[in-house]
Amino acid sequence: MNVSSMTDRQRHTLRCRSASHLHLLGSRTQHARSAEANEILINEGSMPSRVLVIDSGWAIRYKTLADGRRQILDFLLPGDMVGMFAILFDQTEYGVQALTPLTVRSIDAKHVIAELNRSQQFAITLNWLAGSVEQRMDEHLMRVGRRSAEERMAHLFVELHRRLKRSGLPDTAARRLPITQKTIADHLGMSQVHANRTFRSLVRQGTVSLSDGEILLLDPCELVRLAGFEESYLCHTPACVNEQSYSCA
Amino acid sequence: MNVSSMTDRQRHTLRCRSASHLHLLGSRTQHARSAEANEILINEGSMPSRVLVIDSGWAIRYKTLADGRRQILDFLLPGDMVGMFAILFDQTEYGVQALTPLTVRSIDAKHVIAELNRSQQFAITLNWLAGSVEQRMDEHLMRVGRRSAEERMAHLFVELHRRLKRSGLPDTAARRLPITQKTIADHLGMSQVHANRTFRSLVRQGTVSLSDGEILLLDPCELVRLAGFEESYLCHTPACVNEQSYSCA
DNA sequence: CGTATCCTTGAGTGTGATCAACATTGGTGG
DNA sequence: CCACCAATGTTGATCACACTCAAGGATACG
Repeated sequence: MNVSSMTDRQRHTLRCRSASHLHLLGSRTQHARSAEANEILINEGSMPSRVLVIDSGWAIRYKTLADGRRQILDFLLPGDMVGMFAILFDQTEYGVQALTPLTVRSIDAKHVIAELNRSQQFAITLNWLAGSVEQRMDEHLMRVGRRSAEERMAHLFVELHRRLKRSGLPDTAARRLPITQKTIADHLGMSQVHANRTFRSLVRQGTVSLSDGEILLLDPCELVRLAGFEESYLCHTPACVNEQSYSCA
Repeated sequence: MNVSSMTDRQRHTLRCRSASHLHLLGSRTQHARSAEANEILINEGSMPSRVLVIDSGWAIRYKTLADGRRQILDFLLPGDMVGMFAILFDQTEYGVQALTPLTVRSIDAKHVIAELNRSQQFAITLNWLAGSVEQRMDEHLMRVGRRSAEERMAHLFVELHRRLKRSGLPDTAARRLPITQKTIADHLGMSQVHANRTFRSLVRQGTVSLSDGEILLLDPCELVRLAGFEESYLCHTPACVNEQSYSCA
């Protein structure tokens, strides 16, 4: 009954549940589509109408100021869900844009809300999802607020590497990041020029390289060291609700 | 039931629900206590064991790096709940510390989880709560990543003013912020010295002042202008929409 | 009182922004 | 095939914002 008494398998079950649950939901109501790079999937300030699940490709969640300054809040990788919490409000405060060509499943908000009302398990799983997003956003805030430029960039690279591997990619594929330096800059809160200089510095240290317009992570261990990377915030695979109270379906 | 077809009253109901629901829950299982200023309520890295609801006073949610750099992730004001999403994991990645003397109700995690399993409505309401926290954290990230020091500080002051008023304080009380400049600095990602200089600049412009160790907001409308403050991210309730006190157009 | 905490200010330094120029690549159309 | 353009990356020069270090002042508290 103790929270910490969960087995690894139970944790894994929980981890996969939100995606699979939505997948089941989607089998009835999904609307699959593809999008081109740079295509806007959700407009800032628009009315929330659907939840998206990324099947393949990369996207970003961002906000912009009136004068054009942009902050990339989060990267969206295959398996990630976006727009879930916005559907309970009448305005989506952020935009979502494709970084690469991607495929996405979209589920109408009313189906999601219906499912939320129907399935206890779904509602609980979404709370777990909210927690894991919160952990990542907290860590990013720490990155932007209190780390140096080099720490920030190394830290981001390690996090993306981890997330890609967990989404099922083999290590070699997970070391390739299809993002531009302007994109990195808008995520880390620095100018594109400074992002380039910081990146060059990492290249000189042999930890990363640029190839075919993609970033390659050459030495993830060294990046971990440079970033002062703490694993725990991403290791929420150990989600720790006891299975009994959780599997109340 | 489409989200957009919700009436204002339904939204207002939703807004109040999470607090009142926990209040009911608390009536059976709550453990009220008080804490002194600077007292640690939740340790970084500790096992989540309870959810806190602030009754009075201010607290912060924060993370620290190994070398002592601290990032204040969020301010916790009366009515705010903290630790909710952490109970689904086996480690609380952040700490919580009182800024002022405060009173807090604490509810054992197992009661919250039991309620989560029992009440469909509670689980849904928490998703709404997750969304509103997400909106505030997104806006803060934008603040730290893409705004100038003066914009950041003015923006924070306006947000705190709004939140205090919505928590039920009259306008005059909501203009008093019991925080030190070091605290502001750790929230906005700047040094204490620079926070002081930025604050002095705001004082010179007549928008704020310092009195009895508390910050006074003298001209919220001017702060809104300086910050380029967009109302919408906090206006997820009809109550806020109808507030005319800031019609400084 | 003495100590601690917070605020304030100056001086010097450095990180990172801005402006500008140019290289490289890929795509488009003549 | 080439001219052109757009997007991205690279680098230098200059400057501003923000950091660190340092010292002093105000206030509260035991």
